Amino acid sequence: MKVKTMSKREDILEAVISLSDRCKTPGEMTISAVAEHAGVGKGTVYEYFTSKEEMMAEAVAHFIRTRLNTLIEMPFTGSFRQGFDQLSKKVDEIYRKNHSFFRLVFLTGEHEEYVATFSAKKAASQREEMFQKVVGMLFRLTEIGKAEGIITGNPGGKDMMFAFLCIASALCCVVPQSKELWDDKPNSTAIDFFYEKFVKLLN
Amino acid sequence: MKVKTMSKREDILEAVISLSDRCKTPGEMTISAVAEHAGVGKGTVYEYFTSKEEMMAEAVAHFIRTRLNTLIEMPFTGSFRQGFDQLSKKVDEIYRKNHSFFRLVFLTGEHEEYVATFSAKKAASQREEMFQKVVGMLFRLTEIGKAEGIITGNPGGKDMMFAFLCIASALCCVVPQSKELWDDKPNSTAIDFFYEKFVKLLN
Amino acid sequence: MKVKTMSKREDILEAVISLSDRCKTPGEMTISAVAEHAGVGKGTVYEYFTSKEEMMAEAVAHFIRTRLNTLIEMPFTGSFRQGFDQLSKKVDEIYRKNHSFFRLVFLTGEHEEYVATFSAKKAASQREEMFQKVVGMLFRLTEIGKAEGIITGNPGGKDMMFAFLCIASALCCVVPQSKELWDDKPNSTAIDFFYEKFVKLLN
Amino acid sequence: MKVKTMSKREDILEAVISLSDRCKTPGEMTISAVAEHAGVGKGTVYEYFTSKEEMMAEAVAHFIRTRLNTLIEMPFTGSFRQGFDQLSKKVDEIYRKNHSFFRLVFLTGEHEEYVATFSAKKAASQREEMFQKVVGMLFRLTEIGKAEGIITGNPGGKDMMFAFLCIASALCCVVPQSKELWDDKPNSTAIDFFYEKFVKLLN
DNA sequence: CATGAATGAGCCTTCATTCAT
DNA sequence: GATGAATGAAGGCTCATTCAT
Repeated sequence: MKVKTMSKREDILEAVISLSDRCKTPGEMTISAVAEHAGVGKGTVYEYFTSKEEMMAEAVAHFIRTRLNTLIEMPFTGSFRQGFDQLSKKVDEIYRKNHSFFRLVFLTGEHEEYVATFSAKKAASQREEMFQKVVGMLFRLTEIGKAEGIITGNPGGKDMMFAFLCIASALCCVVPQSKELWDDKPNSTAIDFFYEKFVKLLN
Repeated sequence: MKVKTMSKREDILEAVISLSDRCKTPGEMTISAVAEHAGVGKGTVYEYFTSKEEMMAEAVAHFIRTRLNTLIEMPFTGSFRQGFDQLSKKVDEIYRKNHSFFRLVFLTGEHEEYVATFSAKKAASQREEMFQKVVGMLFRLTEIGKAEGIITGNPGGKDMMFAFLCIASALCCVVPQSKELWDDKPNSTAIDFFYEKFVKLLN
Repeated sequence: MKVKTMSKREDILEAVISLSDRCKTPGEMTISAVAEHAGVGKGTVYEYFTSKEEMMAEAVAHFIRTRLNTLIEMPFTGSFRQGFDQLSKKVDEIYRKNHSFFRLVFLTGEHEEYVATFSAKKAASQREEMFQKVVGMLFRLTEIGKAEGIITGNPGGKDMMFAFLCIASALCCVVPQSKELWDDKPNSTAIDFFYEKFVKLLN
Repeated sequence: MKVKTMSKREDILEAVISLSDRCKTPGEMTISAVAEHAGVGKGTVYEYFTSKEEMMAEAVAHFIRTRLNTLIEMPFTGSFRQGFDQLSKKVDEIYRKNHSFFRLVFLTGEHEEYVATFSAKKAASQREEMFQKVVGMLFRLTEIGKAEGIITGNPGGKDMMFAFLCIASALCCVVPQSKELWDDKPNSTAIDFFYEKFVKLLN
């Protein structure tokens, strides 16, 4: 594909992400809907992507680039607890806005199936890179916890990732489902609960 | 829907579950394929379900009834660690055999969307019931841990559920993805790692 | 494909043949048009043929079976000249009614390209069989010519086929083009001209 | 249409002819492919032709001008038989190189349909002119035959054209089809066979 | 003049659903 | 009750054509 002004390409990718939350099933995301949402003609989609499948794979990559990077590059300026809240809120926010896509990209391996058809190698290295960046972000947060004396152990990358995944997963389970299961008390308590677990897992 | 001999109905539901893993995308599971796999005519599917959507919802319910009950009713006869291993293996096994459906039912809230269109109330009560049963199962396991002195705290239902979800999520993240991220050492180590976290979360 | 009542299948094939003359280019013959012309739903076409290409190939076979057999089985009861006129008229008639398809099947090798994609072997044996049958028909006519003393030589299968092809080709060249080139006198003269050549080629 | 440097225009027409043999179906010849093959932009095609249809019609005219003229202007310097062989070889050569287009132009009336939509009058006069030229060429050949005593009759334009068409048609039928039908002996015999018929038709 | 990005009509094909048997 | 032939809406994709640069 030739290099063109990227604006339309991005419009399309954003439309995919945006639509993925309006659609119950992936099958509902049609090229027509994507094109209309992006404000371009149906044929234009095929100027930028050779197939729907490639478009989906590129959307995943775009999502990671644009959404998850804001998570990864998160600056932690305050306390450990504030950092945790920031992180949780960010995950929650991304999740709420893009839960279908978030699940697609982050929680499950499903995006593999999309991406794999396009470029397996690219996908693998992308995930590896992703992992390193998330660990780096968690490391910065953990350092604050250590400085504050909250984290007394010496968690490795795997420990931090596991702790993060637990919180992220739990958030993703809590959000879509009616909250009653987890919470008899106001919602903020859920964060306290998760915070407590988070600390525990890092020690 | 009229009451009929259940055999064909179940054949159809089992065909749905069985096919869900052979299909990368939900769109690949057609009524034709389901009917053929179930050994019935296409029209027969509509004798038991009013639409594909209802069929999917019923298949989710069927999956929970048949697959997850073997998880819930798991008898823990050995040690706490043995019980944990049993549990992990069961989750892993169910996941491996039915990962598409498992994810649909257990990890994500997506089945909501299927079920909701059919019977929101039924779905909510079903999940509540499910929650109670899982907690009950975890309680039995935890009691063993207490008896062995491994669990010294007094975890509530939420704690146990959270711990379980973390392990389940982690297993589901690990399985489909290449294991290198989590494991530099042989695979059994992953279980040890998860076990350690599990104990920590329950204390 | 399962065996079904053949009426719809034939309706579709006849629609293809019928449409081929209304369409300038093969590309104009759409499944929609065929289905509508045959009085069936678009989807029904795919109950009988797996693709447009297969449908075309089957239409060629159907054309040969139904149209050309009336040529081949032509009974020659009168004189040699009457037989020749019968034959010419039949060719002309088939050509006029189905010139696109006729050209496709009989004159050019183009139908190969359709058929080949479907079943090359079938196509080859079909042509061989066709050749034998046409020669047989010409043999019957030639015998009359010999009895009448018009044919004095002893033409072989190749000679007869060549003579026939020349007349057929010429007819097909004359018909679609404005007749002035060949005829300054009334049209019947063209037949006389062709008859004279036909006799010459068989002697 | 404005008058422009003809080079690009010709490039496009040559691209059409060249592509017509690479494409099984006319549908495969796209404007994109033509433009690329001609080394021009897609939009440029529309600078020279108002539509695809006009382009095709012009390509036919171009084909006649460039390819068939070499046939028509053929110099016969040797014997009658040598002249016949030259002619046959040329027809065969043109046919082999451009069989799709040749069939389009020469054998069938199909180019009418292309041309008619563009300019019926032009097409008719073109064919008339063509006819005269071919007859002229055949006349030159026939004269040689007469001088050699091979042609003893006095064939008119129609006779010569018919004889030529028979040979041309036969060649076009033989070439694409497996040769066995016509030939049990080596291929050169086919030419002998055609020669014999040619002589017969001219006498 | 020349270009190619953008477009949308329209193609082939699939599949959930219906209904006569 | 069970079936599967028939259907048409809708999807992915192509490509002739336009038009701003």
